[in-house]
Amino acid sequence: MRNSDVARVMEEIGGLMRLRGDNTFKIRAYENAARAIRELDKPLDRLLAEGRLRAVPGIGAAIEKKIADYAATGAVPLHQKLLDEIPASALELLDVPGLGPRRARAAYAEAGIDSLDALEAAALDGRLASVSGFGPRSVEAILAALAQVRRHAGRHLGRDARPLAELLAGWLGALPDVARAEVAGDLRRRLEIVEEAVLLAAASAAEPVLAAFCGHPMVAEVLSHEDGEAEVRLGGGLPARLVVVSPAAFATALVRRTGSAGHLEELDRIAKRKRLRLDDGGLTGRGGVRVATPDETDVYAALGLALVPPELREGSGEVRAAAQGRLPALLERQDLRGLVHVHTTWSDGRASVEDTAIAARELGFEYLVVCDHSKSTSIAGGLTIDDLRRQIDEIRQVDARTDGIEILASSEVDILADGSLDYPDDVLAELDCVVASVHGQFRQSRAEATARIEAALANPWLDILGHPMGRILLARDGLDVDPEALLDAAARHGVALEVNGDPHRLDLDWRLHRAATERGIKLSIDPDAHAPQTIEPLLASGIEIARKGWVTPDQTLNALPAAKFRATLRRNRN
DNA sequence: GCCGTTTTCGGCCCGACTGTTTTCAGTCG
Repeated sequence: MRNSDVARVMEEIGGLMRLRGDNTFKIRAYENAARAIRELDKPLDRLLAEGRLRAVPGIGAAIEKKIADYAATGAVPLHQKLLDEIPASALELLDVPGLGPRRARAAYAEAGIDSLDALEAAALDGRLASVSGFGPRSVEAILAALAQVRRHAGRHLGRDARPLAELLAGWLGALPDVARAEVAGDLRRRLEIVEEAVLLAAASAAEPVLAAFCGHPMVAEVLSHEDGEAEVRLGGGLPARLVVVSPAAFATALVRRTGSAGHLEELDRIAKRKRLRLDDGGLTGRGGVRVATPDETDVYAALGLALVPPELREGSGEVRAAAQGRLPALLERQDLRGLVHVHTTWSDGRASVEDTAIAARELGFEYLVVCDHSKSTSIAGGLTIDDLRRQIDEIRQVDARTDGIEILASSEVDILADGSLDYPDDVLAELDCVVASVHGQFRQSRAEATARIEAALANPWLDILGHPMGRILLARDGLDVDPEALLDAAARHGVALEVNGDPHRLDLDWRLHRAATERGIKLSIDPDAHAPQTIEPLLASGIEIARKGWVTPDQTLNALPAAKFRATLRRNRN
């Protein structure tokens, strides 16, 4: 029993109940349970066996029973019953932006619309417009939203795909015939969105390994299976490709199956100059003489290059840097000294200021910058000015009685539609530091959105622009800001830009990191955590994406020690 | 369905926007 499978069942129960129009609090209970299960760091089997499931917040008697049923039979009766009433494909309707549970249910009940295809057909032939709650405008909006959903189809968050790929690579590596196995491809380059997982294995005979792979329990469907290569679809929909090569060719194949097209072109160019040939069979020199390359380092060395970290292999100057010995010394976890942008129970976080501070200290941070939401982000429990002042008092008290960590009072202040901040300047002045981000009103023209961000950056109290574009990967495009104008304004005003580590955001986009650091802009690598146990994983994904953006410790705001961090803030400059 | 030292009932994140209505429900963040 995998936690993720149980979480999916709970989520589907919630979705199907939405389509049925059940009590929303009941629905939320299932969705909360799904999230709680997903965030668990222990296997459900063990908790169940030890009778400790009920201790998990969000799991009560009813859901405990359902998990026990799943453990015993591999199914949950309520889930089966709901699927008898409503086809699973109807759950797709809930993913269409602008189509909520109510109208999705109406579309299903009144017009038999039970999939994205059926929704599109009904929108085009006029049947959807006659469903209650729909008019010409909303039909048009649904068609546009459908196009967006289709654009995201077949794309997966790196965060979701990587654990599956790593699990398979570990399993492959343990097969008796397999000498080595690694995750390659876009996942190894740490791309935020991938379309498939690529796995590479070294074995003297490919066929038995491929056959075993195709029979793995996670495989739902075999898409192709030919010479040395097989492609399958996993249970969750992610395609996975396995390439099996001889052990001697493993390192060159890993180079070739990891680099982007641009990176490989540059390697090929250098190889040609050196009269070498780089392909899946290995590295060969004049007269077809094989050059031994036990490791990737040897492949790059044969080309006169330093080993290029996988996340940099995008064909954007890294090969030249490797040739000149000028690859950047990329940011690492231990470089971070300050923990910026963590929420507490004052808004939508789950831990108190004190518990968060203790957790931050245990993780080795010198300072914590507490950022709760401001009043306009009411859904997330944004603080009124009075609340904020009370929170500042509490932070001062906790700071005074807690040794070994400094606690700075900050806020994740909402940037309103016109670019003004959600608290007046005299209130911002009471804080130690100000982070500001966009949380709403995304439908602005590029001119409006750019002016909005420029106005926010011009606020003399702003220190860090949080998730600068406001994108949600595979869900929302974010604000249509002119990136050049944003970077110029941040540089002009000396505002740092956040690299938000939430795997759904990873915002600022890594493609803009070098443009930012070249302008002298500091980046703040932030977890945007809402609970202490999520700090490390969120920071890890933030650091990964910053490394992909060539970010080094000296370009990182929160790699500074506390005193220098404070001195860098705008209010403390002269 | 979950939760609880206001504990076995009655709460459960809430305000703004938008399009469909004809005074407001649905959706979003």
